[in-house]
Amino acid sequence: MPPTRSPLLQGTLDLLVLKTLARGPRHGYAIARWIEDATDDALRIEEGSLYPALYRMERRGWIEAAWGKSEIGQRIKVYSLTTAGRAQLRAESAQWTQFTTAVAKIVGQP
Amino acid sequence: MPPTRSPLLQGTLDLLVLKTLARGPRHGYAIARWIEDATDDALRIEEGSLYPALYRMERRGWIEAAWGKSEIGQRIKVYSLTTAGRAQLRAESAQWTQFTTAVAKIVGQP
DNA sequence: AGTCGTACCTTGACATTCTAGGTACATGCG
DNA sequence: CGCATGTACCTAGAATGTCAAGGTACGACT
Repeated sequence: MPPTRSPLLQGTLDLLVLKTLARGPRHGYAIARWIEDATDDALRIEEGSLYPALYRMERRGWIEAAWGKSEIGQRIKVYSLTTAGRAQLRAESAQWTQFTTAVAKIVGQP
Repeated sequence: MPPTRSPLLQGTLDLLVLKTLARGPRHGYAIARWIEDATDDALRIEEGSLYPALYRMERRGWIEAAWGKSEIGQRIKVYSLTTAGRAQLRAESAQWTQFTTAVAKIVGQP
């Protein structure tokens, strides 16, 4: 199955990143890899979408960054969830559920 | 519960409209009303989103329009699904299912 | 030496939605 | 009658977010 194309990801990327970081701090590249792995590549996170998204979320105080080093000595920027980020995650989670439930009322019919 | 704000609708509006028209021809305003009613106002369809969307879909050959009159004599533009539209509906339906399934793998965890 | 993979970043194009306006006419109410 | 409200269509411009395509740097492997 090819990865989901088109604008469906819109507005969901934040939720995916927040949820991923809720499992513990990770650096950008690893976040993308983790999401792709966890969904068997059904979701592909482009770097051109990811990095701007991380900036946005940092600016809004949902996540914070710290420079570090990977095991093999590469410089990495490790993001972690803030308290505001955790609240945001709860809000977006609820919104997502509400939205898909509503769509299902239209789409999930014979 | 307030209607879903934010960019989640992105890419889903077409699917919702197609699915609504699959139940039979309807005019633009009625499509919006029907979606809002069927979802208990969880989904709000703005006219500024709807009409451009209808044009798009007509241009792509998924729907076609015919002028008519409402019961009370108002002029209405009635849209109906074309064969291509039916195919598009199937495709977008499948894509939606695939996408939400993938998101659930990330979000639907403890 | 060259390729691949990790890891970061940016620019510009693109698509889509929303805000906020506008027109026209019918109905109901005071 | 005058006015508000609801139906029904339309549009321009702003805002948002994603993506394609580029770039840098360095380590590991061949």
